[in-house]
Amino acid sequence: MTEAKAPDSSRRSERSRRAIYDAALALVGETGYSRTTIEGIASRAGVGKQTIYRWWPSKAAVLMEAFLDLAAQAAEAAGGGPGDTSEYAIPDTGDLRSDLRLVLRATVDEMNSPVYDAPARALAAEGVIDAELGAQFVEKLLEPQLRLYADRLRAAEAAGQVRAGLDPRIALELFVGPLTHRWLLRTLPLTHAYADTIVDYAVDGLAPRG
Amino acid sequence: MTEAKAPDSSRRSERSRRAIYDAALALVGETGYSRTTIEGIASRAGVGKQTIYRWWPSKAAVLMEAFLDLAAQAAEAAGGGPGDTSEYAIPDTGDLRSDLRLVLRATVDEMNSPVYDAPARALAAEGVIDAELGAQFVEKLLEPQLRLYADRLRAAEAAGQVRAGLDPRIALELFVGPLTHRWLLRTLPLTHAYADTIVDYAVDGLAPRG
Amino acid sequence: MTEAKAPDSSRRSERSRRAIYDAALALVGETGYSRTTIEGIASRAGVGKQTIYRWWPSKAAVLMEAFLDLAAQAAEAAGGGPGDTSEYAIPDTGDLRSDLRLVLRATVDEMNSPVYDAPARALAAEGVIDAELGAQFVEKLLEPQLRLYADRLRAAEAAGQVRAGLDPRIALELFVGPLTHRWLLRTLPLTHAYADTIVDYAVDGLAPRG
Amino acid sequence: MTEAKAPDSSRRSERSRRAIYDAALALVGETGYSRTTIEGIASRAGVGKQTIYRWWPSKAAVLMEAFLDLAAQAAEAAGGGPGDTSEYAIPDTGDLRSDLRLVLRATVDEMNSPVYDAPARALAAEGVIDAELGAQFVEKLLEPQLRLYADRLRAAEAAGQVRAGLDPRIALELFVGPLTHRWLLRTLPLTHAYADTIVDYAVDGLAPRG
DNA sequence: CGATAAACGAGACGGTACGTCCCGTCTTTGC
DNA sequence: GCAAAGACGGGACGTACCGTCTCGTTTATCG
Repeated sequence: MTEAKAPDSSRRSERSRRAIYDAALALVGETGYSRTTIEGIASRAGVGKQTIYRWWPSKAAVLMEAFLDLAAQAAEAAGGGPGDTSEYAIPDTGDLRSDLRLVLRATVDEMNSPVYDAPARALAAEGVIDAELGAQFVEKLLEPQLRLYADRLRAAEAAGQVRAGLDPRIALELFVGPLTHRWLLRTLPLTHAYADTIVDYAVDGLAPRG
Repeated sequence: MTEAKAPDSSRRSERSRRAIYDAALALVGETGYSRTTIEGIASRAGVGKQTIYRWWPSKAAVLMEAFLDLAAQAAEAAGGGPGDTSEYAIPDTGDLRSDLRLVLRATVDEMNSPVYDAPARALAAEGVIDAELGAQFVEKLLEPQLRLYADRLRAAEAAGQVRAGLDPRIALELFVGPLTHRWLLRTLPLTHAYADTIVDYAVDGLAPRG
Repeated sequence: MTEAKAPDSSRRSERSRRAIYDAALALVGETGYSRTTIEGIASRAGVGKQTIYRWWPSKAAVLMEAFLDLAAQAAEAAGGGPGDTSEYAIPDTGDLRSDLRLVLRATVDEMNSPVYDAPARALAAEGVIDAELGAQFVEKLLEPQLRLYADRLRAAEAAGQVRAGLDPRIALELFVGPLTHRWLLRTLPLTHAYADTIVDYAVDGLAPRG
Repeated sequence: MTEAKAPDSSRRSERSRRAIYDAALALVGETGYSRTTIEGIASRAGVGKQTIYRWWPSKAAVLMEAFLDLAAQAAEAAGGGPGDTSEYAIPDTGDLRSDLRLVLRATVDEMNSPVYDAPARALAAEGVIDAELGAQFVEKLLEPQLRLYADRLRAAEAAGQVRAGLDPRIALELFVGPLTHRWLLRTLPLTHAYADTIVDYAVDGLAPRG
């Protein structure tokens, strides 16, 4: 038994989708997540409410897709083109410490950028409470990035830059955990210097045993 | 310059306050934060809505106080009595690694306990979006704990268990960052084994340089 | 210059309108006007509150329309059909006294009928305080009736049954004034005998001068 | 078994009573009856709410007493002194028509005076809906006046100015009914000319037959 | 003349209803 | 023939007052 009312996605209006993404991101940025309403998005996008309810199950889902689209667009603009993901791998110059510094500094910059901060924060918060949405957030946004860390750490292990037998899924959290902590909880400022220090402490912790 | 309409807190009904705390925590635990309403709390507590609005500015503020009260009660029950905070200091047996394991395992247990998880998660999420509430969350709930880590790390530095010149406010994030990350984002299970591994990696990273 | 947010009345739900009329009249009859609430009407009508606020500015306005509808329905049932107002003219048998007795007795019966009394009284009272509503009450409910009196009195003047030069807009108040006085203020019982006496005194007062 | 909590009226604060009267009349005049609240009266009078609830059962009762007090004060100022009611009798110059013109013109003036209009209208309206209050309104405010009309009409009957056997309780309504009608329902302006015409028509109606 | 009890101001309390904002569904209409 | 427009039943918001109930503080007899 299939879905009773599965909409025909081939007939979907691209123009409406774009307008909805733009409106959602703008409203979240301007007025905050909780004051952003589906009616508000529809109105700003010049779209009927039903057009939103037809394609997304919730406000959070709209924002999730809008943010993924934003990220994809940014990546396309930065990288070689659509679908090319090789560019995002963490560089491997042989110097683990400086490679990670580069990546963590970039992450800090992103977290400090208002364009990314507002929607990402809203999604993260919503995911903290709504486990299903949280799973999507992790899978679609976080996991791809974490995999890059794991890959780089495995390469480092092979090159003897970190101790053998190390669990890369845990090790990477020494880097992303502290940054995420400061970002979400705003305990202290998120700076390049902070990122560098985290890298220093963590890489030492993962170093081969003498 | 005082508030124009500050209610007289000496006339405040203790019975109502307790009932509101209980109702708020119960509802958040049972139905989740977003489905918890001020009307629902008032109704369950057998209290007029105005009694809530008179003393708290928002649903989040109610839950914050309720949770602080819960934590205070738990502390009082566990410790030697009210106001006695010495009990919460991280032990200093001379073995930093095992001292931290103990604390991080306890933290993992707390994060896995439904009684703490639901309200704490709700507050953390709300604080992620609302900076003012986030500041309160950090100041009243997180900061006291972080200070304990900083103290223990300073003692460790003095004892030569970690490298000299280390910044304790950053170093402690090697421990709490990863745990918080897994707790809030639910990337992978939060276990004692995980806590132990984090301690291992991080303590190595902070070890005196050879 | 049109209203900024005028709802589209062509999309209006006839079913809801009817249900609201019925609920409003029933509640006013059962519990009285001041204990009748918009929430109560909405609930009894199985309707959202907003559906009431969308189409009426106040409780009194709802009741006014409900009562007008009731009167229109009653008229339609009694008379030859919708829009036929000729039936309501005061009869002209040549005997002014008996013609007016007939009408005033019918008015007394109406004022004593619970179905009409409760809402009419509520509207009259509200109109006494709220001038705008009062104007509507007069224009839509009272004025049509007063015109019939004025017409009959003009015919009587032409037939020499009352003195020439008499002001019909004042003369009619000799009849409706006393009845309304007793109805609204409940000074003494409203009976057919009372109506007859009023007609006697008043017709004598308007009689041609000897 | 006596009343459980009858307050001791000998200890009653005269100052509070006066302040409450003033506040009630002022608020009804300024903002209208329905927007006048007991809290508002208490606040404006510098009085606790309980002081009002202790002595009056309802907002309408407060206003009733306040208005009676106002009328008593006005009477005292106008007449020879407190308790002297003889002054209010309708004059008997032997000319019924001109005696009544005098009184009805004075009544018209009162109805057109804002100071009397607002509270009297509010009380009348409330009395239209609340039968108990209406009875008080009639008994304390209206009835004394109506008795004066009845007395004058009886004197007129004795003097052969009106037909014998006339019912004064009905006859007086030919005068007060029309005036009250125009006052409460605002159908047409209330003027001296109107009062004169009513007197003319009505006195003719009551004239001796023959 | 000082004790004492009631009335007083103040206002917190459990409630009800207000009028508004959105929710998610359903219906109509205009392009 | 789709999608914008938006009316609908519903739920919660935050506010205003209701009438009741303490709180200290006058106040004003009586013991």
